[in-house]
Amino acid sequence: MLKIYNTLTRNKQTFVPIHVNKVQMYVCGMTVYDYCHIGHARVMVVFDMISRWFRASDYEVTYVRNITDVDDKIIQRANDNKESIGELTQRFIDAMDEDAAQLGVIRPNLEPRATTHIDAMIAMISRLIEKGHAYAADNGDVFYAVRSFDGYGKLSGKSLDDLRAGERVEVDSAKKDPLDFVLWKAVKPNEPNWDSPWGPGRPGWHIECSAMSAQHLGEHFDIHGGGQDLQFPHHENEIAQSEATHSCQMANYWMHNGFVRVDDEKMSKSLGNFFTIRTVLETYDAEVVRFFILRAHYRSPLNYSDKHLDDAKAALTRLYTALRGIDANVNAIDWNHPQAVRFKAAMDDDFNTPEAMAVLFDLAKIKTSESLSLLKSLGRVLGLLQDDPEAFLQRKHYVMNLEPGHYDLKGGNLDFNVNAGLSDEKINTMINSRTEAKKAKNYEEADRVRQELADAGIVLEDTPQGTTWRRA
RNA sequence: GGCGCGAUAGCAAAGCGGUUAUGCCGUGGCCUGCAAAGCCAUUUAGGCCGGUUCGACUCCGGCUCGCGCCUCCA
Repeated sequence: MLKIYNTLTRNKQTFVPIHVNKVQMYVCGMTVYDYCHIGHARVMVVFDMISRWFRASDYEVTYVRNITDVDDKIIQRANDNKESIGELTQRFIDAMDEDAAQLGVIRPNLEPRATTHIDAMIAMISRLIEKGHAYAADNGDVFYAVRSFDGYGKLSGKSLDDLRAGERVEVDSAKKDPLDFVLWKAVKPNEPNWDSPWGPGRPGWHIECSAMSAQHLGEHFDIHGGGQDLQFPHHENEIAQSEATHSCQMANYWMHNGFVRVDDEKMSKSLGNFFTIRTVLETYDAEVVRFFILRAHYRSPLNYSDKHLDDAKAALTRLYTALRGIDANVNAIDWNHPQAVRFKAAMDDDFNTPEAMAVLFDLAKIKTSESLSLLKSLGRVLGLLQDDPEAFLQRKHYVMNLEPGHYDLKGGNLDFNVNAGLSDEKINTMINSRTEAKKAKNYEEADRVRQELADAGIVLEDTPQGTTWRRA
């Protein structure tokens, strides 16, 4: 029995799908005007893990993750760059796809874009006006009348009377109530626009998710997810739009992943304390980053630092080391195996990946061919451990980067190596010379070679089958 | 001001009213020409104050501290 923490009820609830054995899931994706950062990586990886677990549990999953390809920041950035918003957004969609692929994120079933759903949004806004939930202002903007919807605030636990609209932002005078939010923005100079009954303009942010989720999943669907920061106002507004339009509940379960933090502060664009995925991947293996993300529960805050990634790398290395040199095939999982039972119980408990990972380490310790095969199979459920162990262990995890603040030499357990870029050929040549020295009992020379390689970040391991190596 | 979340060993991070979480790091040992890996052993817990209970890290209350949302943000 799968239980999910539902933000709407603030409780863990047994998951009951609307349609037997099917899951419809809508997740708010990215606004594509820049490279994705680690916070975005967390959303992608977390909901990828969730969709994988549903599939492993024999659900037929329809996973929709939208792309916001028109908004203020996109328009501004495109104007700054003197290019069209289409050129700008396509470039960053491509970058996002690359980042996601590296992180082992399976593509969602559908990735609808706002700009190709303008008609559906206009239709929805029209219905909201007809039903008395929205109004067109004199300036051509259309607003949602927040107080026309009884349930406003039910997701975020806010009360309209307690919200302090305009305390930090100037209130738009065209609004009847300061808390009303925009559904349609009248065109301004140098902005892309579409025709509408209210004149040329473009959609507000929230309406795209209401329109696209209804079009692709229906008016009532199972799960709606996204980052915690979208809970209010974005998701609250989506509910107001969708439920007022359709007169039925929008989503049964609302899921929100926790923030990535830096020095105990939220990682965000506005604070400027973010690390892009591609920057991090210059230093750390993508699977290490995925492992790092899944090592914490998805609702908990996740502190980002090089030290934590080093720790994740060491832990993942242990699992790959266990898988080394054996035929661990990915087989159909025997869900009656005691460790598989534990794993399933953990995942069924609101996707408790830290507990599920503890099972992985226990399997690595048991170290029978059966347990290692199960380790690899369960790893696949999490999108981990599918690489060839030697390939993982010999990959260049580190590159030279001694810029201040980039690497904590005191906290890290691994030092940077200037010569980490030794070629495989060079390494093998040195290993061969050491082997010769060993044969001649010239241990002094053998140890000299070992030390030289160690200084370059290469660890040698003598086994009955010969000498193998890995990168520290 | 309103609303919400959290506080676990050196670091990270879970479950659980009584029985080893797990990983990294540290220490001792086995193994090894020396190592590495692995294995065995081992040191470090549950913010503070009360309450409930035979028994609380786990439930309840208060306090302190940290964080988040109330504005675009994953």
